[in-house]
Amino acid sequence: MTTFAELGVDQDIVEALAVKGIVDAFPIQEQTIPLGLPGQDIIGQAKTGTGKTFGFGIPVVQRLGPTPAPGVQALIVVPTRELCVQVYEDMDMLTSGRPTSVVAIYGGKAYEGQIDQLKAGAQIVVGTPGRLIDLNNQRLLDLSHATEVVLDEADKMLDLGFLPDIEKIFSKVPAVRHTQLFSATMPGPIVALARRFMSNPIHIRATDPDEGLTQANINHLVYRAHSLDKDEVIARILQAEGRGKTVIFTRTKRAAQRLSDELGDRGFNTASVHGDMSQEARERSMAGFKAGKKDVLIATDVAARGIDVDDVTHVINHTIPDDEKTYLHRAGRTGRAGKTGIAVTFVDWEDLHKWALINRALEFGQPEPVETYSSSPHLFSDLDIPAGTKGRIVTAPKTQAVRVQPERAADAAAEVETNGQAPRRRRRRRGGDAERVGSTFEPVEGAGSSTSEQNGASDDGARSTEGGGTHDGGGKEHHDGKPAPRRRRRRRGGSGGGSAPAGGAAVGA
DNA sequence: AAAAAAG
Repeated sequence: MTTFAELGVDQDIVEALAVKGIVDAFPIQEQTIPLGLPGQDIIGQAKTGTGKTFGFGIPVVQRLGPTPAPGVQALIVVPTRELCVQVYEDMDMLTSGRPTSVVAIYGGKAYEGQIDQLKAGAQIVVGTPGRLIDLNNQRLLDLSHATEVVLDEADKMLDLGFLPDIEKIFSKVPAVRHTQLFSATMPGPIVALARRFMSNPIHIRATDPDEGLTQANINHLVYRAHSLDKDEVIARILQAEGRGKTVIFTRTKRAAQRLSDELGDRGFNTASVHGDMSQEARERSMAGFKAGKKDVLIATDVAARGIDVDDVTHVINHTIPDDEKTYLHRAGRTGRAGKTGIAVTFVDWEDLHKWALINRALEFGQPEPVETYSSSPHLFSDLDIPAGTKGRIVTAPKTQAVRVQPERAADAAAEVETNGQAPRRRRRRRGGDAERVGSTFEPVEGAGSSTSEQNGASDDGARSTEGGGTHDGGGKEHHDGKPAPRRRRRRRGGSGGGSAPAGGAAVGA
């Protein structure tokens, strides 16, 4: 481990980091900070949650000097408003020991405060493309002296949706400048495109060549969902022992809102964030989730990239993402800064081809998603990562799934309605729902063991598969009829284990 | 095709 001081980081920044408990530099920081400080153009690539922001942020702050003159000298461009706020906060922290000031420029907010801060002489601007261009057009944001330029989530900023804006922004900053592009994912064609905006960039990949493509601290579970059953399965995951915060991703804004309402009705402490919400509501959701007042965040891909929240133990893909890059970024909301996490993905029938693509691209070596049943919640409470399976697929444990008894499901639902805050609306077709929960399932015998064998057979032997199947196969207390959660119930700390009968056969790739 | 990003 290298300390920041050893990398040439100024004392005031070292102290600002120390206040946050950050002492040792991560590999991407060790590699990019010494290059960024003297002004080397960098394409920085490192897995999710491994410290990229400070990798570019520290050199930006130091290159402006200890007491910079007023005026925008650094520009950091990000793809979403929430990430803008987060990166702003990081940069504000880094500059807390010096007069350098930072401003966040993004849409959905009043212009006034942002303009005031620019007029007051902010030196570092963190912004989203639309508002940056807007203020630049209004001659309220002068970018002609921004000699430090960063694209965070660079591959996203350079994709078709953003590229015209980015080209516009690059046309407004000095031709002679220091340019840094960072992301966890950098496809070859994007790297080639990126070079147009850089001079002699060096491409840093802070990854162990022996590692897979996925983040080692995250385990992955993939299931083919019974669509009528998905809400129920997700509700069961949310009752897993040892669960900390959870982020659930949907494909559309409408689905995010519906699921948020549904899980809220079931008594979970939910927040949501998507583009149909007011910016105020979006920020309230994020703040509540970060602070722990809410422990379930339902989001579109607006939250897929960059968002850093402590103690997210589960990521759930309610709908499978479109490609492997989005998969990595979504899953990367957990397993950050060395912590462990689990990513559960549901694949609808019509999306099986998407799974095939992701499976191949990420080298999971999982031929078919496993069937899922809401009656087997223990499938989803595995936070322990068995040796030899890091960052790989983990499949169902060899336990027998048990069907939810309709009457008990109804009891659980009734309990939700009678405790604490009333649901926003009554569940529809209460009895019918409960009936359906029981009747949707196919026979479940061997749900665990057969899938494990199936997956084991897919192992090509390249990776060790030891360490799986170490669990008790019991966990009867979780098999069915577990009451719906009470409001404010907290499940904190620990990494699975305990009463969670998690575990399972691990599959190499 | 969806989501994001100005209003």
